[in-house]
Amino acid sequence: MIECQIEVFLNIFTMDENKLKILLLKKEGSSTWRLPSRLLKIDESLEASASKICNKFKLKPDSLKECHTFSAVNRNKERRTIAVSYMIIINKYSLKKYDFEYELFDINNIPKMAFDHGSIIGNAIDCLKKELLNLNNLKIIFPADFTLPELQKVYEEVLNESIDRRNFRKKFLPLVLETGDKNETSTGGRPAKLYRFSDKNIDRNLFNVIK
Amino acid sequence: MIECQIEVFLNIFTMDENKLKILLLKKEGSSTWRLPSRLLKIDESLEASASKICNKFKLKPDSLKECHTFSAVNRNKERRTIAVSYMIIINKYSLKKYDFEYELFDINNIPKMAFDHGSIIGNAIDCLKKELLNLNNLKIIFPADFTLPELQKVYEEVLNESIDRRNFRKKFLPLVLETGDKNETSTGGRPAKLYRFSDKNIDRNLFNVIK
DNA sequence: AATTGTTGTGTAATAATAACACAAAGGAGT
DNA sequence: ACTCCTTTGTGTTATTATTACACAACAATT
Repeated sequence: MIECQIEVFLNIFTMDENKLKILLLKKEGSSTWRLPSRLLKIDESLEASASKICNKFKLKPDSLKECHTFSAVNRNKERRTIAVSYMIIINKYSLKKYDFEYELFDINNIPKMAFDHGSIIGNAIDCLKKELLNLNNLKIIFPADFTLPELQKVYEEVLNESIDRRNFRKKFLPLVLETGDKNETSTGGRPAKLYRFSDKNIDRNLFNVIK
Repeated sequence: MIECQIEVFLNIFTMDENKLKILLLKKEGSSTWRLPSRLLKIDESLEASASKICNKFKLKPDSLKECHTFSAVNRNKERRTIAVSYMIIINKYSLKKYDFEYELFDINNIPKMAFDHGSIIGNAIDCLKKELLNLNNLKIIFPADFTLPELQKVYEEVLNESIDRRNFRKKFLPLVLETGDKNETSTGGRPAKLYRFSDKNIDRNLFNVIK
């Protein structure tokens, strides 16, 4: 029986400008950034607490996933504090105007974080990468009107290697439908065709990854 | 700031008699079984606490893996109790004689469990199956002198499908070395050759599994 | 010696992956 | 209008991996 506080952290990931990004907050006057978080109340579960963070951002708490529980004795000098970290993958356009500031950071370029939030993010990014190889999570990031080069860039970032464009298309073309339109915002070259996912599901891994 | 107790559970998995099994304890006079567990102390981390459970069994706490944190408000009627569940994969012969009783149960035949231990085990079994497809964890279960049919049975249990013996051997023969001996304990037919893993590591998944 | 149960072995058809180069579409600059 | 630059779209072939499949060898039992 111990007296302690339990923090719930939420790592909100999305795709923005062809980069995987995480949503971070900055407290007025602070020089460091922090993850959205909340203290667990006595009458709520961790999942309920994480859902309430989602509510704050008007995000649907479906597809919340637990990442890790952090319990180093000295992670908070003032009182014993255990942290449970969750992640959620969202579409960028789920984010609204809020009465507080936030910013999306490239996961390869995380700013100076408060306390141990940096290592919590590091752990969550590992979770993210595993999740992104699951087609269903990609569908959240790309509900419609994506280009195949955009999709390919996610895989290249997650797998950390470049993929041949023709071979990539060979795998994904059977899973998507052309919308008939082309990308409006120029990428400085031939505009890409827009696609959306078809309902087809696949019965195998798309990429052979060592676990 | 809440007053609560934090339980640490340890799911100890091993292979015994060609079955994946979990180690369970029974309290004197109780009709139900329970997982090895411990209450978190104010001056220890969860990992340290889980390690102490390992110590109780004289098991090396390497390769402890966090499974899930359980926090339903009503999981303990008397006081708010949060549970963090860990798993460890061990070789059966790491288990010694202890001054308490334990029993290994087939993961497909879990007895009546105390409280919500049953659902904690269910979650841990899911973790186990993911871990077992990683060759390094198999090496823990099979440090040496295993037969290929034994190995195949692990995969068949995890993947929940039968595998052609010739195709299975084609994949695994390059990873193992013959010891030169044969299985002594009769399985009622031709005795199997004994193998141990070679140091070779592989740069691909051995089985294509949907994540 | 015959029976039973289990292990060990090869080949051929099919499917997946990897490697590779050039044309087409648009934007920017002249 | 032309040229240059950047990015997208496209097909074939060689290699590798996967699947499907049947029979002989070995030990224990009767």
